[in-house]
Amino acid sequence: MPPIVSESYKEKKKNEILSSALACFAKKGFQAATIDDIVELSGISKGAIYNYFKSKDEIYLELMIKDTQETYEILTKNLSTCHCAIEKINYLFDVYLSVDVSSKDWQGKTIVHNEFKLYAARNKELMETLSARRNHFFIQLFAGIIKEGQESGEFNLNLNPETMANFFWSMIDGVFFQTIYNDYPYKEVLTEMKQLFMEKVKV
Amino acid sequence: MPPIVSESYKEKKKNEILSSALACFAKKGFQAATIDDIVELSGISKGAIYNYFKSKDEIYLELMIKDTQETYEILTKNLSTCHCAIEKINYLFDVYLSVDVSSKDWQGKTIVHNEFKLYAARNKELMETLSARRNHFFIQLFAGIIKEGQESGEFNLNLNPETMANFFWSMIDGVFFQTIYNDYPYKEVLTEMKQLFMEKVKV
Amino acid sequence: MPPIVSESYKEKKKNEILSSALACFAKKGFQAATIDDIVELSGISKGAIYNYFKSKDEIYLELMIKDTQETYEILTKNLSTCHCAIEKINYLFDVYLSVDVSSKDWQGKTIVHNEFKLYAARNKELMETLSARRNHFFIQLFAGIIKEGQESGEFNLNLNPETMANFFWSMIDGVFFQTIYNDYPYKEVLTEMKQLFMEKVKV
Amino acid sequence: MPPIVSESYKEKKKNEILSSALACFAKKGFQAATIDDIVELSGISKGAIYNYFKSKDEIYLELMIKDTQETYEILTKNLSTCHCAIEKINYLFDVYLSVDVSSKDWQGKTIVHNEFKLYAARNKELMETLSARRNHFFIQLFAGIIKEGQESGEFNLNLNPETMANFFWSMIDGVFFQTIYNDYPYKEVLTEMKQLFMEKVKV
DNA sequence: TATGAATGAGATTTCATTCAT
DNA sequence: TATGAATGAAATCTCATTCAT
Repeated sequence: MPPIVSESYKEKKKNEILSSALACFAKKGFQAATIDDIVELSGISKGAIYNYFKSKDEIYLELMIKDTQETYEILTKNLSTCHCAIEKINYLFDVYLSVDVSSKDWQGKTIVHNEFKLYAARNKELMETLSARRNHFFIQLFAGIIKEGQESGEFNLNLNPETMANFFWSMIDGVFFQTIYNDYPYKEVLTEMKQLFMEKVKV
Repeated sequence: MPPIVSESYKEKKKNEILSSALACFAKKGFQAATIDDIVELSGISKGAIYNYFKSKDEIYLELMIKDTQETYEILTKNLSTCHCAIEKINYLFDVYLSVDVSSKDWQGKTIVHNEFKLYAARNKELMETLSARRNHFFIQLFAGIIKEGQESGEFNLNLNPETMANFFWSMIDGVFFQTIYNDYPYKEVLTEMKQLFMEKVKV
Repeated sequence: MPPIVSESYKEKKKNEILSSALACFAKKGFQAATIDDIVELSGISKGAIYNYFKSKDEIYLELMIKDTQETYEILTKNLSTCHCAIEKINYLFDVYLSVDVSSKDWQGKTIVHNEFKLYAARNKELMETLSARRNHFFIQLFAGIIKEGQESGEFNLNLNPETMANFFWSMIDGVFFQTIYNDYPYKEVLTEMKQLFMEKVKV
Repeated sequence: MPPIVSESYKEKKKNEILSSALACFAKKGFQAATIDDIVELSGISKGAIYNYFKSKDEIYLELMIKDTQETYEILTKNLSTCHCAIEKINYLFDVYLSVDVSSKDWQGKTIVHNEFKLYAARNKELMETLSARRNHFFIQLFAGIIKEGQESGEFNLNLNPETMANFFWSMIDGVFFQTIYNDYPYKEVLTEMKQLFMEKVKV
């Protein structure tokens, strides 16, 4: 028997669930948000949700994977239009500098993402997946830029590309985590970091 | 009539509960760990736990406050033996460089602490408490060192002490958060940061 | 898509829960009876009960409202077949005279109802609901009969209908409350009351 | 070993506990009030309370017995100063007519008393005790007055003294129970009852 | 596929009572 | 006697997941 509904229909439905789930998780937190919350927000029945996802955990996981993917795609797409390594690093900092960290939406999302990482930290398998993805997508992406800069003569040859990549993402993650605090001078700190980092990498 | 048990007895009991709770939270996470877990680990009855703490949330909060306090006391005590601002910054980096991030104990604790911050982030009142404490204890501590260095002529006068303090703790938090990932080159990154930061602050 | 189950199915289920709850409350008292008791007696799961009622209090309240309604409907229906006010008063006394106060069922019900009233007496909102219902249903019903009798020339015009209504229901409630005592001469007392009351109201 | 404290000391202590307990029960209800509430209000330790009373139930029971006793003593004492049966009945109605039913204190007490009766209604032994006390104290007291009036020629000889006694207390209990309702015209109803009753008993 | 009623394990919290001091 | 810390059974309510329709 052929499928009754098309693949694209299913994909659309899944995305509806995911986006509602993200909103719920952002609002209440992953553990506090309930399937019923998602049902209410999405207007999709509980049974249907379980047709698309095996469990609440799975919704969570897929959400994160999707988000990583999207972020990665946006970054690589935009990076490809840069003409040199310096410009690329510049662009990356500017992406994060231009975020509106005060929006409820963004704050909720940041919290969920970090919540998920901590949640995953207690699950060996999940953590391996996340570590691999982090390395594959983000570390390599940044390390590649460093290497590119070294080859083009823009950057100091003494730099270890992987270490610098970890340096960069640690700073970014550190800064965004702090945005949960009231009055965190987000822009000042990140600007300082940018300046420092640029000086460091340039020959 | 004298009290049935001494204050120190009660203090001891409270600490027993807190340390068991920390172990449970570290193992399973705050939201996932149950009062029954704490009962089992501590050997203290459920009722007794509720005699000492009004709720699970309160246990959590007290735990964090205590930890902040202890960390702060250790840091200030040791910093007071340093002879100049540079030595102080050096000391702070070295404290974090010497942590054994691979120990189960330490990992658990890091996760719990971060979990708690995210949990608190959804609670206005709690967040205000946390923000105030962070500022009072950690930001001021570090900003004070910067100012000291500026007065002694060790540090660049252009630095904004508060921004640099936020810079420092953002890096530290960022680095420690990444330790949840497998193969995170913790020492390399932190060493690089130290070097960079020291260059930046010195005249 | 049609609803999964019909409204009448849900109504039936709710009634099943309510009647089991009434039996449990009658047996042990509202505060002493537990949700688990209701689960056991009804064979309906705890979760299902909470799908139909938000709380134990709500079950209680609905039970009372339903009972008032039913009593009211029976009374009004039968009263409508009476040909004069005297006959109506007669009928009301006879309704209560014909009750089998010795039946376990009836005793349990009486106790629960009174328990509930006392419970409600400590809750402003609940009490207002109950007071309003008492006035709307029972006081007005009886006062209406008095007025009818006054208009038809059967009853003394000096009577205050509302006071007489309160008089009547105070007696009825007083008598039924006493049935909890062993050897309470229920029929004798009520018969005496009826005679006295009839003499009083007639011209 | 002789007792360390005198009987009168113990009696005083017991009364302290009982009066605090009554206040607590009146405020929250017997089932809702906790031993800790009594501890707090009385300033007497939990252990001490259990030295004087075997259980919360026992406190309750003793309270009711004491109250009945006191009421009975006041009534008999005052009745003994009346010169005839009519005056006695008059006095009894007036006692209840002069109650300030709007006082929080009195309302609480009424609720507790009725709560207790309903609670006792589920306990065969307790109910037998209560029934016997009711009959011994209150029914006989009132029936005695009726008999006295019949002998003195004041009252109708057709009256059954016990039935009239039950009639009287049913009305009184009925009226007081209704005082839980907002806007219950307590005085009007009771005045009407008094008038009716007096007419009925007189020759 | 979609629905949502049903399930029941499990979570937090309360509180009468005991008992070592 | 007096104290109040300790106990732990038991209560209410939640919610991820299942499954008949």
